[in-house]
Amino acid sequence: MLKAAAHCFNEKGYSGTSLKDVADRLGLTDAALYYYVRNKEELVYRCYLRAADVGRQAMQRAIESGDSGLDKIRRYLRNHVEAIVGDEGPVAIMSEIPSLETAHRDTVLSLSRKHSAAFEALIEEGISDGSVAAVNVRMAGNAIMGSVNWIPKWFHGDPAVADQIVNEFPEILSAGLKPDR
Amino acid sequence: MLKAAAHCFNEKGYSGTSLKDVADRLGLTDAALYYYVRNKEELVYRCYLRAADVGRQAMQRAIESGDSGLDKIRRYLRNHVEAIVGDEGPVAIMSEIPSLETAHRDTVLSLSRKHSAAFEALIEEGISDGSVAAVNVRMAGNAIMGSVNWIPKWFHGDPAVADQIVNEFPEILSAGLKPDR
DNA sequence: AAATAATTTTAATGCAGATTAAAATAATGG
DNA sequence: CCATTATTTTAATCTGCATTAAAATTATTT
Repeated sequence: MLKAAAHCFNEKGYSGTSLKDVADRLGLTDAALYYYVRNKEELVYRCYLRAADVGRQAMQRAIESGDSGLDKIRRYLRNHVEAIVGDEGPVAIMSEIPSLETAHRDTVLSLSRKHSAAFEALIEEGISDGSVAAVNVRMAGNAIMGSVNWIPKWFHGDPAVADQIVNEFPEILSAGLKPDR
Repeated sequence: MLKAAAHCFNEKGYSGTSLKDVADRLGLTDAALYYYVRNKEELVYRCYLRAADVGRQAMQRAIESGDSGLDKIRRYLRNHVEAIVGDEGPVAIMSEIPSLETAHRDTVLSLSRKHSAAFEALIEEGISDGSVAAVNVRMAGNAIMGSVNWIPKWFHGDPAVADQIVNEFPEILSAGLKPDR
């Protein structure tokens, strides 16, 4: 259900998708969705929670298996885009956090900030160990994460394109961080 | 009006913003907006047209003034982000093209593809003149443009941050394109 | 200052879509 | 099989907002 919803939300936005849109993708009636979620807002909320978790897992595995900061960054990027364009996808773009009700918004914002912080920490680790140039950490983080976040806007499931994304993105996005230029 | 609308759309999405939201920002009544646009859809449409034009201008000036492919890419990026975070902003994120009515959608999609093609042409020019590495042009283009498109999601008008974006983004985003690594 | 045009508001109208309650169907366990 | 629980549907209701028409206001022109 969360994948069906993510697909719709990514395409037409939160308010732009009706529960019927989501239900249709599942071969159900809109009213049936209320068996699983209290309301529409909770549906987006859970999509966002899943999106955050997908990112968190990608990050965690990278931290566990990588060596240098740059290597961890590359691994994280590969893990994350792999999830986004692979079987885990579609993953919801967290583009309408302001539309969430307060408690949910706070939770999602907290997870989102935690993820950004973790990514920035990798950049800093890279700067410390010499694998990354002395960039503006915050800006580099925003630049790279923006690129990842935007993928669902133009990726529509073509497996050949998915391969290119997985193979090219980590390198393209991390290349700008390399020192010695 | 288009700036007020862009602000709202970027924050809450197309369907998520009511005409009253936009009107409030202008100190007007929602009904007053109908003096300027036929309906809400035309409002987004014109926001998207403006967004496309801002990008087009940034591109055009870069092509006219730059020398190598990489130089033109850098100039374009600077021009565009400068517009997005500067007085031209906020510029609407073209994230809900599917919600436009057919004719408008076709127009916007055409402009959008033209812009992507122009950017990819710069990359190819750079590869030809040796200023850019032999990257996957399509993927590099998507990666970089995604990063730019995402800016309005996290930039909220702080002038200090605007400066950082203008000064750092062009370099961060184009650094990955440099040859010889 | 009258006359005309430009803009905005007030006050409906109408509908799409979220939500709900009750009924119907399907699945599961004893 | 029966009983119970899980899932889905049907059929209303309710509401927020887009949209409209007419009236009111403001600006411009002559």
